[in-house]
This record gives sequence, structure tokens and C-alpha cells, in this order.
Amino acid sequence: MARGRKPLPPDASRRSDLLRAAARLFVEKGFDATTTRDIAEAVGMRAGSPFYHFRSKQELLKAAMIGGLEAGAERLRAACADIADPEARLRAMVRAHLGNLLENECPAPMLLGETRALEAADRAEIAAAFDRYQHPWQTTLDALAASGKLASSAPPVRLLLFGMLNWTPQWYRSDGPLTLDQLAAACVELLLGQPPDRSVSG
Amino acid sequence: MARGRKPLPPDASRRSDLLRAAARLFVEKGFDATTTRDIAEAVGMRAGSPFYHFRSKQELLKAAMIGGLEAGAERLRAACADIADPEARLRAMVRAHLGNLLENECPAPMLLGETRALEAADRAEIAAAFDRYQHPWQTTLDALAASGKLASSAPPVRLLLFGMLNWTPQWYRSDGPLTLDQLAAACVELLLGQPPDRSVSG
DNA sequence: TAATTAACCAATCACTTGCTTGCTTAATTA
DNA sequence: TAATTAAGCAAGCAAGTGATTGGTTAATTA
Repeated sequence: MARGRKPLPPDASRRSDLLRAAARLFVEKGFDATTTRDIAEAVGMRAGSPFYHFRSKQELLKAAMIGGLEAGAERLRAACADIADPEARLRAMVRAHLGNLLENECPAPMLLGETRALEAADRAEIAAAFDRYQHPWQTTLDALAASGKLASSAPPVRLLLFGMLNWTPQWYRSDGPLTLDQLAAACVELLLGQPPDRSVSG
Repeated sequence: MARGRKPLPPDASRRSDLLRAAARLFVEKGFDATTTRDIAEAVGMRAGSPFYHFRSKQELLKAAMIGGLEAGAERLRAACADIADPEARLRAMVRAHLGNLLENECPAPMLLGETRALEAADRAEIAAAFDRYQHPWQTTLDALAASGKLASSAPPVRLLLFGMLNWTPQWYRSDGPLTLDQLAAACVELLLGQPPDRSVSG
């Protein structure tokens, strides 16, 4: 009952070390191709020790996904909290989401593809966390549609947008010709139509 | 030298049976989670027999990917070969690509994510096959940009479009409220701006 | 008919996997 | 100081893994 006074007793830091290492490896090599030995080695433990902190490999995946999604959702909220204009707001959200995907060491959204490694009950929890992540997007898209900047904000639009963004890790290289800000701008431009000062000729 | 007269000697049909089953299972459960025993069982063979037709599990994946990509590229060419108008052409290509992804029993593009299971040399071959698949897209996008219907056809545009489409298997259900034709239309509308008869009010 | 080959099976090998068990050490608490 | 607990290590198990081997069968060819 009266447990857990201290916010981060030294043990919890090792636990989150494991989570970070696992998330990184799962993204790099995939869930199945990552062994619990890999994860242990990545944090300087022996093969069996992670099982002191987590009951199973699946539990590690689940915790990494939910934790990463919540952290990402928090960054997303912070990035667009006080932006009223829907277009600027969308730009900020796209940029924040790309950041979550591409410049974070634990890109949780990329783990979504590994959900099939989990059981139905766990999948439901993941789905709930992902819904919380998606919610602010629909709000913003609705606002854009209402102001006429977007033709429609029906569900497929949000899903297509997510696809556009979530696929970027397949091809984007941070040492390439495109900064994340430029990429975010390109996305929004593609969605909303013309670039800043161009009018359709025809 | 003078081998292979007959187009499909009875043996080759078993080989392609294996390819089809492997592709389906790889997409369903992932490369690592699919055992060679699963594949053998799916075509009614015993555990060791697939290795008579393929040297390794990796070779099965590689052959399935390249074969699937070539077949998909062919369908793509057939779908848009004689369409001159760039917008109609894009719509046809999007529809064909969605077909390749969502209504084909061997959705090769979905296997692209499993490329990391292959060695560098094999990956290069896959990349070449994928380039052949991508080429007609860039041509069409350039035509759309030239006619002013698209703000830009720079490389990120093609990649973002592919993301939009390639992510659909994550959420699209063929028994859902959206037909593939409607989805294709929604994609094109999102890319090119207004729906058929709507003018921006503002 | 005899020789050859394609296609497959049965058995098994060498290895890896997730996970468990029993023990040790260091810190915390009484 | 004594008792307890958190944290981890060393070793290994049982189940599975991709792949190999040697043989069998039916069809094809000479």
C-alpha cells in the first residue's frame, strides 16, 4: 500500500534502460529477430537478468510500445497546445510526429507493426494508447475541413495522412538533402494544395 | 543450353505453389515468425522438401518479393498503358497499386519491410526491382506538375504518396465501408485538391 | 526394359531461443 | 548486528529452428 515513495529508486533506472534498449533493437531488427540476449547485452546484463524486471519478452514489447506512445502523445500535445490556426497547428503536429518517428531513439509508432507478436488482450491496450495518440489529429483535420482548406476530413483522410508520415522511416535519411522541417512543410503542402505563393494557372 | 522447352513442366507448378504460400505466410506472420515447416505444410509437403526447390528460406523470400514485384509492375503497366490524361492515369495507377496491395493473394509490396532479413547483395536486387516499379509513377507525377494540377513532383512527393498507399494494409478492411475504387478516389482527391465539383469558399 | 532423373519423405543434426532455477552480493531495514 | 530484500549472475533446460543426409517412388528417357 505505502510502496514506491521515491520517484525513481535506483532499480527503476535499470528497468527503463531495458525498455529503451529493447525498443531500439525491436525497431532495428524486428521483434522476432531480436533475442532477449541481445537486449541484455545492450545494457550490460547477463542473459537471464531481464526476466527479473519483465515477465516475458512480449511484456517488454508491450511496455515499450505503450510507454513510447504515451511519451510521443505528450510531445505532440506540447507542440501544438497553444496554436489556434488549424494550418499552423497541423504543420506543428506533422513536425512533432516526424520527430517522434525519425529523431527519437525509441520510435514507438514504428513498433506498431510488431503488434502481431502480442496476444489479443495486449493488442487491445495498444490500440487504446494509439487512439489517444490519434485523437488530436482528427480534431485538427475537422477544423481544416470546416475552414475550407481541406476537401474532406472523413476518416480515410486521417489514415492516409498517417500512412504518408509513418512510411517515412522506410526512406528518410537524416544525412540526406531534406531537413525534417522541410519534410514537414512538403507534407502539409501536399495535403492542403498550393505552396505559399502559387496560384493555379488554368 | 537447350533446357526448359515446356512452359510449365509439372515440377515448376510446385515451385510456384511454394512461392505463393511463402509470400502469404510471410505477409501474415512475418518472415521470422514463419517456419519452413509452416510453408511446407501449407502446400502439403514434409518439413525438408522445400529445400529441394529453394536453397534457403532467404532465397524463398527473395524470389517471392522479386516475382511479386514484377507481376505487380506488369499489372500496373497494363492498367495505365493507354491513358493519356495524367489525372485519370494517376487514378488508374493508384487503383492498380491498391489492388496489388489489398486484393492480391501475394501482396509483394508488403514484403518490402522484411528486406532486412536479407543480405546486402540480395537487397540490391530487390531495390532494383522496386525501382522498376516506381519509375512509371514519377513520369505521371511530372506530367501532373507540368499541367499545374500538382504543386510539385519532387522526389518526396512520390515517396509520400507511396507511404499513403503502402500503409493502407495496416487499416483497410475489404469488408469495411469503403470500396477500393472509393479509396483510390479519396487518395487522388487528397493529392490534387478539391473534389470534382467543389470550389474553395474563402 | 534398363538407366536416369525429378520430386519427395523420414530422420536427425547443430544450433538458437525464451525462460527457469539456484545462488551470490550489496543495500536496506529492524 | 541480524534479517530481509532488491538486483543480478552462472548454468542449463525444453522446445523449436533451418538445414542436411540418405533413401524411396514414380515418371521420363534411352
